[in-house]
Amino acid sequence: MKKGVTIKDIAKKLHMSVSTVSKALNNDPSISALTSERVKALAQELNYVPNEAARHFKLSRTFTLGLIIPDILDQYYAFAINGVEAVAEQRGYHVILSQSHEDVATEQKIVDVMVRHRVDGVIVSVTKNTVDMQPFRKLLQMGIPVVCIGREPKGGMFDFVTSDNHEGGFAATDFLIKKGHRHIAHLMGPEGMRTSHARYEGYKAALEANGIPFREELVKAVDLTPEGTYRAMEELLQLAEPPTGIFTFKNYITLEALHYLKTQRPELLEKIGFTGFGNLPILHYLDHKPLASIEESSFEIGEEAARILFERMSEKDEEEPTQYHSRQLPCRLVVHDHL
Amino acid sequence: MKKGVTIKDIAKKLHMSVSTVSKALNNDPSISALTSERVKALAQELNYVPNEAARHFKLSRTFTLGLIIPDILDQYYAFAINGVEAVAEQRGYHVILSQSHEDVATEQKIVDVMVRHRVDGVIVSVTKNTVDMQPFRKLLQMGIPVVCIGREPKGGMFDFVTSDNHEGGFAATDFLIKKGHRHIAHLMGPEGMRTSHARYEGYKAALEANGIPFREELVKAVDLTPEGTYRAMEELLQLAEPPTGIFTFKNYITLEALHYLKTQRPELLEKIGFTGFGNLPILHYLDHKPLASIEESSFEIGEEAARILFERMSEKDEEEPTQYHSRQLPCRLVVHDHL
DNA sequence: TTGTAAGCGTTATCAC
DNA sequence: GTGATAACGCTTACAA
Repeated sequence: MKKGVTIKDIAKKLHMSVSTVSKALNNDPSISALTSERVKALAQELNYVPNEAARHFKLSRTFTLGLIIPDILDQYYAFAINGVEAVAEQRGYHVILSQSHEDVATEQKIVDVMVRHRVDGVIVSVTKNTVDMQPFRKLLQMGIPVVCIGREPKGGMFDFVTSDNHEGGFAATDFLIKKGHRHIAHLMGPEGMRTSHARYEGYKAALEANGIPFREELVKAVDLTPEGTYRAMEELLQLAEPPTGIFTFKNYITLEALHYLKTQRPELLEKIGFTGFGNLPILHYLDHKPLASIEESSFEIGEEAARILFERMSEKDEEEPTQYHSRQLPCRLVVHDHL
Repeated sequence: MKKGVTIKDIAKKLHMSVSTVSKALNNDPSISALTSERVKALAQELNYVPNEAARHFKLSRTFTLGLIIPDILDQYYAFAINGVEAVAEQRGYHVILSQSHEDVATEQKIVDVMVRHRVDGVIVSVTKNTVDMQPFRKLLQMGIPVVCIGREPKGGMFDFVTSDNHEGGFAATDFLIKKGHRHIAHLMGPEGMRTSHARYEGYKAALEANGIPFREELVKAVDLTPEGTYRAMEELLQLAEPPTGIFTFKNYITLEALHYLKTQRPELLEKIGFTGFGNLPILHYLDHKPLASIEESSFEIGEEAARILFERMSEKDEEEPTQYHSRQLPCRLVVHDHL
């Protein structure tokens, strides 16, 4: 890196002290308008660009948020990232993004890196296998606030923003029922995830509210791999009374379930109605789409998480907070056009 | 930010000087094994984490790459990001990512931010409207190397990594011809982009190689909006001799063209064969897919760009380089299964 | 092999 | 309203 212009250079040229220059640049009210003008003019002329690394160091603040998500290829997260960035940018922060790729060890390494870089706060969607929240507790203890999004951390004790999964599960199931389905399966998320259970409970509640008996064999937990979904579909279709409607945990499960039908049981493709979480743009291009999707506002989740994080960062450094926010943003049921 | 443990703390406890501690931590050979051990042990015990902000400041290097892309929601870029990160991580660098959202003003602001943060190098895929490369030239002048990916910068003079667009255009067109198509249209990219022209030239070359006359009216430039694609399709299908095969500039254009047929001219859906650039995972889930896709290895493009960038960063700071790399990574034609 | 000391660019605290 | 000076945490000649 070539050494750029510093406030020292400006001070020298203007025969002022560096502190005056610094203050002028930071609009300190104790500086006269004239001086301020001259400094800024010269700064402009010399292409002065403040060295953030030096500021961060001096201020013990990096104006940086760490964002940890499982996978950027999942558009759910891509939207969330944008939400976080929107708020961050607005407040003069920037975001460093890392992907855990659903790997717990990687996740921990990322946390380390973020500590080294002294991020001012962290937003994380933990991996589907994350059980031990210790690394994140440590952040809290270091005074670095943490907000979780999407996936609920084990053991609570973290600020947390997600969709209203129960309500969404209810709406998705209820929609199928209102469409006349009576045998409704649920391809639920991994057993280990609280989100899975929330959606599952919504599903059960909708059945109950509509007087439809719950059948255990119609619920299959999948592991978020295509093979897992195929297996679950196979089992469902072998039942004596197979489902005519399926509510899925997530976009990609719907896609894979449809793909399974297309390749293995094309005759059923028109017969089984789907609803599911997630309303990604790609659904628009499918021939066989779900009847309806539960739109999770992941952008807004990102925004809200960032807002909470900023709130935490501005609180004065008491020890760990005693109370944690848990926000559930409403979902929206979107009915898809079918040609 | 709570103040963490510093090497000063370690030095005090061990009755050593900070420089000794620093050297021990950095495996300086001049430090005795014993001392080194003791330092590291205590560092571990105290949970010492080096303050990168301080190091960056001191070293005038941030070990940070700036990555500027139009849109993270486009999986093409998502893969490229992963490629860049893979190489960066391997070398102990991290990446700060920003999206221009195809907006030139935003792009310039991002460049400013990157300068403020003193990134050590920049990888950028310019917006589709970027004409003035001046902001990036300025980076070069400041000694911050720049590598472009995907979209070729106007006026050359930058290191540049992309797919072999000509070859890909040729292969996609040739494939349709070999399938028996004689009337092959090309939904080309924006006129302003060199990439568009390279693919277009490949298309023309394939026609010529196969003795098929080129028909100007079969080529439509689209602006990468859905509406643009619809319009182009409309025009193509109104021709006296409409195309039976269409080669598209990009995934999303294929998707939108198919969507157009689905909604407007479903009877043609099975009649028109598509090939196009991009082989995103989502294609897998489509019923009507292109016959074949030109797989661009965007992950590898990211990797290669990062490698070139590191090479540049390690060159000693002569003024701007006199010669620029221009790498075209081979594409792969992938034939899709059709049920 | 270890210690001393200077300095990276900026801001903050005081004194003037 | 302005300036001198110390300090942030770390690395690195150079001295011992």
